[in-house]
Amino acid sequence: MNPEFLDGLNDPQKAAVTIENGSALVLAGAGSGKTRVLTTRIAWLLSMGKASSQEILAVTFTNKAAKEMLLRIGLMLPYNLRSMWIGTFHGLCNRMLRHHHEQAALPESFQILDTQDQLSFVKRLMKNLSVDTDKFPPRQVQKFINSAKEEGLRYDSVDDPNGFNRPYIELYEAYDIQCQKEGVVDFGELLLRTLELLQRSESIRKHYQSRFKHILVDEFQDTNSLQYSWLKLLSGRSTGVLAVGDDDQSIYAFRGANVANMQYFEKDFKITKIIRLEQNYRSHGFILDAANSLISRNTSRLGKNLWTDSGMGECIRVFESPEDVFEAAWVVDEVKDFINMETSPSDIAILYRSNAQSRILEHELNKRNIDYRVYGGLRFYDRAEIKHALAYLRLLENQNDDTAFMRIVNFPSRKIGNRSLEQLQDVAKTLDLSLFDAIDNLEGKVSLALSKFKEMIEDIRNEINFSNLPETVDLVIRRSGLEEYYLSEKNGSERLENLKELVTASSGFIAEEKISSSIPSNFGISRRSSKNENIEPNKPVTLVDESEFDKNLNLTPLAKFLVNASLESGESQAGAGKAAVQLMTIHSAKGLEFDVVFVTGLEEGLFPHENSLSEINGVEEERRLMYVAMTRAKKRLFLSSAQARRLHGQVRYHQQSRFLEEIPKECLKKLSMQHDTNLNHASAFNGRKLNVENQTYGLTHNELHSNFSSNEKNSNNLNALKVGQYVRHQRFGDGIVLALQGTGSEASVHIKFEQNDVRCLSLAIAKLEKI
DNA sequence: TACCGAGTATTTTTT
DNA sequence: ATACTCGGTA
Repeated sequence: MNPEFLDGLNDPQKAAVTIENGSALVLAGAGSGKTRVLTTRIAWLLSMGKASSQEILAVTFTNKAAKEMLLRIGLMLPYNLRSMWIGTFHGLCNRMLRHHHEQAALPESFQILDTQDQLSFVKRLMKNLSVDTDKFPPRQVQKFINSAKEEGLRYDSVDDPNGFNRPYIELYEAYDIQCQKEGVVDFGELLLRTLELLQRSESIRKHYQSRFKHILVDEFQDTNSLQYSWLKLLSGRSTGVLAVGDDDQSIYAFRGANVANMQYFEKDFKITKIIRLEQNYRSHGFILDAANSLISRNTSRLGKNLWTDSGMGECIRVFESPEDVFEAAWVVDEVKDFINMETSPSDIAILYRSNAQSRILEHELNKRNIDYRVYGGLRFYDRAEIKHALAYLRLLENQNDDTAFMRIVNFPSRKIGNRSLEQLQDVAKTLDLSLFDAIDNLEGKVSLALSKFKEMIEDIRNEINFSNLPETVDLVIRRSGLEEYYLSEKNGSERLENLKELVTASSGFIAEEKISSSIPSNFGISRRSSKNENIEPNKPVTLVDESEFDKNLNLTPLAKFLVNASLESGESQAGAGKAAVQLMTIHSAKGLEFDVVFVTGLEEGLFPHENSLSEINGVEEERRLMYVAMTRAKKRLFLSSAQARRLHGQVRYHQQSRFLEEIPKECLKKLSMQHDTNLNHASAFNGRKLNVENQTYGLTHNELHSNFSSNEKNSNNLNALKVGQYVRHQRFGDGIVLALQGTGSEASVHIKFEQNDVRCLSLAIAKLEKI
């Protein structure tokens, strides 16, 4: 008897859901029902009695994906799913390490360094060791450490054939020692430490291997070598691993993701037949054709071709704007049209390559009173004031946390300057103490301000003995001086609001904890936990019912809250739930779908990003990113670019992205600004009539605007020139315009000539001919 | 010794 | 635009 949720699945989907034994690799194209396959398989396993909820491990990359999975399984089955191990790689490793913290040589309440913390950690370490930060930029060191960990390498196993890495390796060693002293771990350490734990302890390994009968991996193409080894180690003889992925959507190579894992998986897990999901249920024909055609330019692919039976739909609209502000105006104008035509704002997404691009779009949306929601960017827990408050809390929880100490020792200002802190660091280093503990060993008057600080922290610690978590958070905000500080700051009110929000978040956290730990662990149909309990009667590791998992930890609510804050860096932002236009980077759009999608900033240098041009296979990864962007769209897709864009406070000029060339013309409909303005978009440009031929570039913002309203200025040949225009120079030959700058007699133009050199020529002098 | 202002470098994407 | 460093001043 197959449960009804198999109905409506196509054949390959059904095959993936009902694999009986062994492992499988599912090559799931964009929009081919990947999540549905994963969740239906879990529901199928449970309801058919093939596995109990405790025998299933499902791993994703983002908290969002994990939550989505839980939600969808919850819709199919009325069980308590909390006991199931569904989570991110980092979340699950965190869970294991807490559980086996002794064997992993970690304090029970170890805290997690995020990327920012890690960088300041590295800086502090290097200063302590007097390493020249000009020769070895902290960022490089951080990257070195992280990539080593991503490959599963400790400092003593990093390859160093020519001795070039020696200083980095030494720093890596010192870094790990210091982390251990302070009782903190970074993201990579979570995974590496868990892997080593599994490698080292046969009993723990065997325990998990026999426990997890089914492992399901989402976005398998994004796994790095460390995660792959972890999966291999976790799966025992009788474990079936279902890996679902799409090599065309591999967009995280920059952080160590290794698509080759798909090939390794085929071999290591003895996959006889790859299941291909090629029917796309998401996008209309034009969108799919365009995406297929684009991605076919990539050389290394496992190969598949998506098809749909939902009709061709509308052409993709392409809009080239002279300036970023007009691009934004055009996008928002179109958005407004859709909203007027009763498209829900939440079905509309505006995507961009990098977070910095969101600002201008937000501005325009604000101006036109359209609700929107920005994902990513500065997350709640990344805000400075929140990090400050959390640092106080972290120091209270663990006084060895030097990162937290340094962050707040003089914030708000307590007249503790660099000199005092250097002395403190010296003492701490000599006596091998944490900074906090070293305060008592300081001599002379320098120690006064520091002693007072220490006293304050200890006072707070005494006080919070009698308060619950929200009270603690509130108390810290007041007693630390943060409240006072932000009250007196000009822009402090918003920050104060955020701090209040943190108190609210903490009480929400407590409430959630209470609810989930009060649910009895009863899984109805196929509970088979008794079987597990006998696996290793003589071994110290015993299976703990997951609903009891948290109870078995001695973590204070504060410690739990802090872990939660660093692991889920504030996915839930204010304004959720409301119908709002969705703004996000393409990376964070992966896995999502929308009726209407705008991909903005399609410019060479921006997308593909200039940094990618010098990386091996960089452009291919960018192309996959474009593929991901395009395949988010169900019904309508819009692509836009701007010739001039303000970036890092400067105006930069770009040509259109090569990706636009790589889409078949038949799928596209190109719009020009003039065309649009004259039709129905005049409003976006404040009623100004724009004539594309008369535009001038390279002017300052204000000049540009004044020129738009009155186009009589600039009668020189700057008028006729445009970025990307081919020109001929008597002496230098043919070239292409890269940028224009200045006005009047000051006007100059950057041209790249055929001999490959770029020259800056004065327009008043140089005779240029358009070709 | 601390603070303030000027000058300089910096930015892809995320757990 | 923003974060961070450096040097001069209080």
